[in-house]
Amino acid sequence: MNYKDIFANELYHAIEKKVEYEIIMKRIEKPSQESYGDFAFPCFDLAKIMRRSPQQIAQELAEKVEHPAIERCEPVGAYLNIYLEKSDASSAVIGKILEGGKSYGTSDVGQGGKVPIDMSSPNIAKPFSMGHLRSTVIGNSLALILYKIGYEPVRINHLGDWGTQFGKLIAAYLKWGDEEKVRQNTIKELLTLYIKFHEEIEKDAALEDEGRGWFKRLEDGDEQAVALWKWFREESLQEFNRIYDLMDISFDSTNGEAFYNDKMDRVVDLLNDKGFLKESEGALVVEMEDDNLPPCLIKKKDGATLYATRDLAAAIYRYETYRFSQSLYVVGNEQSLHFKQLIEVLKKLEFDWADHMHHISFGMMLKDGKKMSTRKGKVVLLEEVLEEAIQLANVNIESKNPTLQNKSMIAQHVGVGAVMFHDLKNDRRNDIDFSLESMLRVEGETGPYVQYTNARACSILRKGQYSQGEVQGVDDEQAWPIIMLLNDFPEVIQRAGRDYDPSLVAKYVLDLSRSFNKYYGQVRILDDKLQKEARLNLVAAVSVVLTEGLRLLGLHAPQEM
RNA sequence: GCGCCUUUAGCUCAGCAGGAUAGAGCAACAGCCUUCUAAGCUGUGGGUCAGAGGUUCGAAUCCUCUAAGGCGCACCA
Repeated sequence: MNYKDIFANELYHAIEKKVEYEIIMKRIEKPSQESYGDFAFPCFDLAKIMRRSPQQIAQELAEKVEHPAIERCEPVGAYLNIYLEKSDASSAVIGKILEGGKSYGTSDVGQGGKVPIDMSSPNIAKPFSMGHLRSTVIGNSLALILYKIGYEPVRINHLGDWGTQFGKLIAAYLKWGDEEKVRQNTIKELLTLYIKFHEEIEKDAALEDEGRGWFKRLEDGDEQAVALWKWFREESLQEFNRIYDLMDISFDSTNGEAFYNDKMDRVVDLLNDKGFLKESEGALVVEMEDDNLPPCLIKKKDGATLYATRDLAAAIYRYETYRFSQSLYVVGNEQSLHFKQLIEVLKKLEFDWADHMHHISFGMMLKDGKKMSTRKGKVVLLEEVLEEAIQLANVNIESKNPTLQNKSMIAQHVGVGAVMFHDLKNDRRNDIDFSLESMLRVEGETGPYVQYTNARACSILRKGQYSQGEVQGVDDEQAWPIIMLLNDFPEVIQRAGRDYDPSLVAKYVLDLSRSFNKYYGQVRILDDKLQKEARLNLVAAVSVVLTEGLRLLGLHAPQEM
């Protein structure tokens, strides 16, 4: 039972159950100022029911609410403010954290439900751009958070390894490609070819059809086309894995779009049998006027499939394979129409599990306020950004802590952490205008700031020769805001999981860091012999929660930096 | 044209199951390392919460309209 529950329960009985418990829970808030206590309850609503002024009600309730965990209760205007018994609460909270360790905040709300997460999904033969970073780190963090609250996430890297673009690429390679060059620097060379192809289309529109033709051949199993495609795919994956290794992210499945190649006929047949397939301008579509959506393209006029066809097959495959409780798609918001169509088409087919599919959309990574385009060669390469961040972390270590062990590993954790955290700290729906400068920042609201805070805490624990023993509550008035934050952690994780919002965890670790750094600046932790043990308990608890919070975001928490 | 999203400090953003004086970070300025890691801390300045209506005891938060911007809308993904 947490403190909010205790307070709500007291109120519930004090007002003789005239208002539902859940409503009371909803009304209870964090006071706007510290001086107003730890929780507050506004009494305006009760005025009508109890036919007294809210001020009077607050007065009356103050007399009735009484609990060992509550030190005192104060009516202020229409609010009833409560102050917790600080030393009891602090030893309870810290005790819970130190006993639970990493498992503090773990819960079972997911009840083992499987959650396939469609994430990262870069296009092969193209550079891993900043745009794919978002899907990768958001998906990874969601997987970690969902696992923490009792789900079984399945990370699926739905590689963009199929589609007309490969027809274009094959056509371009056969026209202008140089095998030796491609072998040496696959992605860069293929990108050059891809860009050239699109430049040439401007002059010669027939190329468009030539590209489509090659994709059709690929889909039909043409030997030359398939061989080239395989080659491109393997080389690309190797390059991607270098980046995933840097971020320490792995997948449970790398079944890309091509994997569903032989599973699409079934969907097309199913749609056809149920009479949803209509011919329109030579293509096969599902009309969606009833849903207020434009038609969903299933087959092109040349018979080749489209994105929607493959995603339909993938959705069905995932349900049949995982029997998921939810199925997530961490994909940019520019595809929201596609996912609406996808879900509605599945519902037409009477797959009621389609209601459990969610498009976890996110804003775009912009460059100078505009969308980055691979075709026009305007991409920023993630690997270069990561390398630069690591380099900067190295420079910082050399100047701030030159005797550090494992420098290069820590530089990687901090540098990569800066980039990942930068992407996770804001609401995922916001667009991000790419700025190397802000991404590499290490001061203020950044990953390195949180990591640094934890490193400091660890350093104190080492110097104070902390070892876990009997838990003591901290009596410092200055420690109280930290205790309250520590107490919030489990609730934050649950909300982050429920709302698919890793930024809540990022904001939380920032708050906790700020709060701890403030304490660190005010209180000499190791100096007072009498209070040292109790304070070290607090520091240890902070470190446990920061480390776990960072882990849920996919970041490492070095003990020194 | 239709649909979805956004608009809060100079900049980047929190706050949005309505609640007490709207908060951080960056940037600027002023302080704090013979003392636990200064990747830190403290302080100062900075706001018609895009605009107009409405609902409410109470609106940055909910509803409507307007404006500005972004994204999407048939053979790309």
